[in-house]
Amino acid sequence: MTYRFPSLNGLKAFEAAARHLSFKAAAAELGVTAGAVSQQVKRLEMSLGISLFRRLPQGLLLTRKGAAYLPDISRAFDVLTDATEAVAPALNGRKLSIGLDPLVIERLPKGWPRHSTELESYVRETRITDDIELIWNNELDALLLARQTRHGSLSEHTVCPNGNSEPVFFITRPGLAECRQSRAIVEALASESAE
Amino acid sequence: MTYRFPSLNGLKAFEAAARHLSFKAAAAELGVTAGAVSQQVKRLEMSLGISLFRRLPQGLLLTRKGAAYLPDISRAFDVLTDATEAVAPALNGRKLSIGLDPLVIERLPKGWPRHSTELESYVRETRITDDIELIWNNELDALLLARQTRHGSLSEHTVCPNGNSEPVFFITRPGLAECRQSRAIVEALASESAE
DNA sequence: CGCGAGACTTAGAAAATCTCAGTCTCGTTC
DNA sequence: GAACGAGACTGAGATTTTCTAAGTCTCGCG
Repeated sequence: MTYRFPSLNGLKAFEAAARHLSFKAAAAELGVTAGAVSQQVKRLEMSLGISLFRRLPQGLLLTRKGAAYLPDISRAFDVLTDATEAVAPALNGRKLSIGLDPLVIERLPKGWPRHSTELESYVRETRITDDIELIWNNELDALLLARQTRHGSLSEHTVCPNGNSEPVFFITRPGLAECRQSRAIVEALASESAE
Repeated sequence: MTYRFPSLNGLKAFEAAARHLSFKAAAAELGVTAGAVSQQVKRLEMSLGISLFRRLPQGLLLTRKGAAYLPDISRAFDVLTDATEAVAPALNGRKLSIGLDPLVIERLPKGWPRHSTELESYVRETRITDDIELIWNNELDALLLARQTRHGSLSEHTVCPNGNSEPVFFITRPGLAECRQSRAIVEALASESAE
């Protein structure tokens, strides 16, 4: 079950360049320099042992093989993109679901976080629970616990709501620890005054 | 037309690990260490913001999202692999098609290269031509020219058939210059005695 | 004939990835 | 229930890959 694999970067460069028929335009789209695209495509061609482009001074032309290759590559990219979007919608703008330890609720303002208009754009739903498993199962993005807990490699953030000596613990998967949503929530927490 | 993209290395690690349900086994398949696979998968999970595996001391378990992700990733890999194999059959064992400049033929033994059993396993067909375009179009893998010629970034190898002061020029795409097939052909040429 | 556009090349910088060595957890064995 | 083994994790440093920057080349155009 071992795959023969061209490099993804090379394929990305190829796909973009083929669409634009220009390394320069492809480079702009990919956010790199034209030299990088040129190198990537050349590397890809070398690893495949075929020419994908005919380089003309006035631009690029796909060779027959290049033209034959392109549709499949685009399709594979679509599959990858769609699958990724389906399983993990872009974090950008995504709202988190948060579990609230019953013991934490008492230390927070009534109705938190829904009383805050700012947080509304970061929180999709809250649930009363302290079950850390729910994070591993992706059923929950974060958890606010009242006490330090054993957890594998989850990310933990300790916050002391303003004027309250009792800390709470903000738990997420590592990938979510540093996202804008998490930061906003932690900051909001830190500046909350306890009831 | 900008794609949201997880890293291919990460996906490869994920796919292999998911099949084996073991980082160690996946690492063996990929030819790297288990630590590398672990890091790749973790990076992927972080970039997606979800957990793909549940790590248990006795091994791995796919999360629901991981299990949902896997089939699409495998399919995309299949598409990539099949397309690549279709457009550029593995060089391994592939025979080259060679163009022979009419002027070169006179400098070579009659029937070259078919008179050599060794070369037979490297050469698929020969054609009488000196048209360098055929290489760019992938219709020819290599060209034996009688004279140095202007060519873009093609790879050129000068050979003097044994006992003959007239050189011939072996032209290929860069990617083919160093493959076993090309080396064998150049070596055979070098030790040919001219008629 | 000089210019501009776009692709190429090379060297060196920057980033991503890998290895290695050590740690941890949990089952298993005695 | 203490020692052991398997497998995963981590962090530091080495290695490899990729990118940038700057300069070159070719071609078409005025």
